[in-house]
Amino acid sequence: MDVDARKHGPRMHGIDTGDLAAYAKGPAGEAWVMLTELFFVHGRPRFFSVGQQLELSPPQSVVLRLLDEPRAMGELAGLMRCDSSNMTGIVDRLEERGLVERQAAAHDRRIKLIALTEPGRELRSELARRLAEPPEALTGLAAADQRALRDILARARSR
Amino acid sequence: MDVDARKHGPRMHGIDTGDLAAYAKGPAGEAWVMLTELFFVHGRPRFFSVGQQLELSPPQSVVLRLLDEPRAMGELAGLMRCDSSNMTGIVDRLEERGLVERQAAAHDRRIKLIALTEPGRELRSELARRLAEPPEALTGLAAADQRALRDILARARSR
DNA sequence: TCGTATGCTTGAAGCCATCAACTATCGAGA
DNA sequence: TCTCGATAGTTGATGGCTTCAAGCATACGA
Repeated sequence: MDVDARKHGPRMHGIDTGDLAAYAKGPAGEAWVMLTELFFVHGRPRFFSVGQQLELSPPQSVVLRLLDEPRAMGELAGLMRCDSSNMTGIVDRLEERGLVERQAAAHDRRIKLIALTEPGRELRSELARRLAEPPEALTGLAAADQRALRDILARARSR
Repeated sequence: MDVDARKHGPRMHGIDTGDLAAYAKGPAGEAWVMLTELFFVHGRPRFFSVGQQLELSPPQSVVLRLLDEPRAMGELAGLMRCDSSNMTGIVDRLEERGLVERQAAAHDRRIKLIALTEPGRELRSELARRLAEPPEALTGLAAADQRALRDILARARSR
C-alpha cells in the first residue's frame, strides 16, 4: 500500500472502501463491509454478465432464481420486493419467451401460479451453474481459510 | 430440517439454495454460494431500502458510492459497467438535485469530471453509514466466528 | 494538415418500477 | 344466504434505466 493509496483509504479494484469501513463497528461490522465490497466487485458484475450471456435482464434472472417451485404472482412480487404490476410485466416477458407459464390455482380463482416450462428449467439450471463459480478472491485462499469461511457462513445462515 | 424441506433442498427465507449449491465445487464454491445467498437475502434488500429512504435509485446510489474522488464520465461508466449515454442521464439527475457538478478537465477538453457537492458529500456519508450496518446473521455469530470471518475476508480482499 | 480515434451528449426503443384505478374473486359477519 | 370490504392480478401513466446508433467537439498520430 503506497502513500497515495493511504491518502484515499484502502482500495479494492479502484473503489475506496474507507468510507464504509469508517462506519463499521466491531468484527461483524468489518466483515459485513468487506462482504459488501466483495459482492460489489465480484458478485454484482458476475450477476449482470451471466444474465446478459443468457439474454436475461437482472429482474428476469431474479425471478428465474425464485422459481424453485410454482409460485403465485403476489408471492414472487413479495420475495422480490416490488409492485405486483411490475411483476406482471416481468412474467409477461418470460412467458413470451416460453420460459414460464401461468396456471390457475385450484383453491382460488384470483391466484395465478407461475411455473417453469422445460426450457425455463434448463435455463434456470444453466444460470445457477454459472453463478455458482467462485471468484479467485476465494479460490485463491488457503484451504483452511476456505473451509473455515464455509463453516462460519453455514452457521450464519441458520440464524 | 423437516422432510418437506428436504424435498425442496435447504432454504433460506423461503428461497431454495439447493440449486446453486448443487453446482458448488469445494469449500470455496460452497462459501461463495452461501455468500451469494446471504447478499441476496440481506444485502440486496438493504441496498434498495436504504436508497429509497434517501430518495436515491439503485444506479444513483452506486454512482454516489463510486465518487470517492472526482471521476470522468467514462470512468464512472466503466466502473459501473454501463453505457456512457446511460451515465449521462444518471449524472444529469444527480446534478439536478445539486449532489454533483460537472467540471472540465484541465488536460483534455472532451473530458468532464464529476465531483460531489457539499450536499452530495453529506448524502454519501449517510448512505455509507446506513449500508455499513451488518445483518443479524453476522452480529449473532459467536465473537470468535466474527473475528475469523473478518480476518479471512481481509485476506481474500488482498488477492 | 488531415484522417482517425476518443469523450460525451442526444435520441429511439424496450425494460423496469411505482402509483392509481379497475375487474373478478374471496371470506367474514350479519 | 347475502352483503360488503379485502384481495389478486391486470392495465395504464409517468419517470428512470439500459443499449445502440448517430452526432459534435476535441485530441493525437502520421
